[in-house]
Amino acid sequence: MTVRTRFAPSPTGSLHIGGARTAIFNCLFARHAGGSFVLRIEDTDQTRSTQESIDEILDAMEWLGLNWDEGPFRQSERLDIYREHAEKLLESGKAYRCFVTPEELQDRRKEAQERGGVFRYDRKWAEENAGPDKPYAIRLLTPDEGTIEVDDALRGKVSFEATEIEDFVILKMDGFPTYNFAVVIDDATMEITNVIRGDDHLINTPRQALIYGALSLEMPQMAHVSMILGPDGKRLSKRHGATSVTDYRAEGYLPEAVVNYLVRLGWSFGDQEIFSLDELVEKFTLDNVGKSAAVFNPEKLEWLNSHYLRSKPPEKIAGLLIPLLNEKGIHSEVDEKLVKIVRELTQRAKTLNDIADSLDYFYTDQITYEDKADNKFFKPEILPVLEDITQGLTSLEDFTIENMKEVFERVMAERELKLGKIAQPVRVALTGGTVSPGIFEVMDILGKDEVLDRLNKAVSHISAK
RNA sequence: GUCCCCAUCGUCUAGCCUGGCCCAGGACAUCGGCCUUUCACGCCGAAAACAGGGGUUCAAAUCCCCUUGGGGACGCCA
Repeated sequence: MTVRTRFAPSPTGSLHIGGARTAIFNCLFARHAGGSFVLRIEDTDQTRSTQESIDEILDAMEWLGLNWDEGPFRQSERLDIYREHAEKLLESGKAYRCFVTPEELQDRRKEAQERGGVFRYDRKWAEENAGPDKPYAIRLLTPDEGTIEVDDALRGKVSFEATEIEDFVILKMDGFPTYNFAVVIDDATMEITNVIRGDDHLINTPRQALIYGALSLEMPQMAHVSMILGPDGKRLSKRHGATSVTDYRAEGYLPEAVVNYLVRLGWSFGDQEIFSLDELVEKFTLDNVGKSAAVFNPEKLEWLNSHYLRSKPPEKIAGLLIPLLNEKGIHSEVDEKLVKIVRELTQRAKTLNDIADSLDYFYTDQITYEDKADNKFFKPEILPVLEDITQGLTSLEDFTIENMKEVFERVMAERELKLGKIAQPVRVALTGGTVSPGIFEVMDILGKDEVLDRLNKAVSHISAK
């Protein structure tokens, strides 16, 4: 039997980090086995599902490189199928109509809660409000005793008491299936063989097992991975900050880093930390997936991102930078200059945004000096040194790094100064600040004319003090 | 409250299934040092964990039980 996995997000928001990891696991599992990866949109909540969410989720999946083989299927377009199966259950007496309104249920639930108790649906209420044209939901008739055993690939056998499970709704009054029902029907009809999903669904599994049983369908192999937690140990949510794939993309993270980070949350392969997508496909198995919850650690993601920033070809990074630069009003293209800048800045950046935010001085013709730098390095006694440097550089025919170094060394020797004493003032003159790539690299990127221009401006600035 | 799951450095984890090689390995972060032209990168080093208690065994991080802690679920949400 060929392996078929699926990812089934509900379009009620963006693609969450946890959902993304589930998607990655399912995708890798399918690829590893040479099977298929199916995408299904669980949009049975008419009030909360939106097209924008669907678009954003698909976009995020593509960005991550999680290509699906089939779909996206939408549950809202499969209503007939669910209805048909529900009718079948009705006919065989394994399900029944329930006329109790959601409102009444809600009231009873509230009531019970106020009394400090727990609400339990009672089968005998089913006929309340019954009438010829009265709307009804369909509930599954569940066993009153015994245990329901579920086999989980990660956790082994998990058993539940039948008394814990009441007759639950499978088809809502609006004709839409409930989550548990739709999942079963879809997984069965789409011939899904392996389901990898969040821990929070483990509790749903016995219900689904009951549906599989009532319909004489075979349940796929289940694997419940633990949740991703925030730093406070609570389930990761919006109040922890960025939680969606889109957020990280906007912050300048690379998809390789996000995938690499997420997959290592719960899965491991010995001591290895860095994995390419191909490598993941080759190495991913459920054997190496852990079962305890994992805390999301932004610093490690940052580290991975800076790793990929450094190891990807600068030309590629430059290309990714263009939209960010345009947004800043710096109109650039992937030219030699940008690539050189990227090659340098990539060494000291954690995100694409970091790079975009620290290259202004390469593209302005009016640099402003930081006060601290101005006061510290632009002292009168540095004036002759800067003049020497300027003069030396002016006479250079070939403005190569090698030749620049010679000029600096000559001045260093003549004035008996260490490179540090000269490089910092020059850096301030060229960049306005004290932090930048190597000074010769900066000059190389700027070019002779610009370097001379900035040096001269610094000289007159100091003279005017 | 009931039910389910989980438990190794601050964090992600290796080791656990198939006890001894583990006074517990790697990575991020932290702290030192080296390199150095600033910031980084890189390199070297340090500190840092088997939740607690009972068993089983010659021997337990590894197997069993209890406690504790954490998470999740109790919807005509998914």
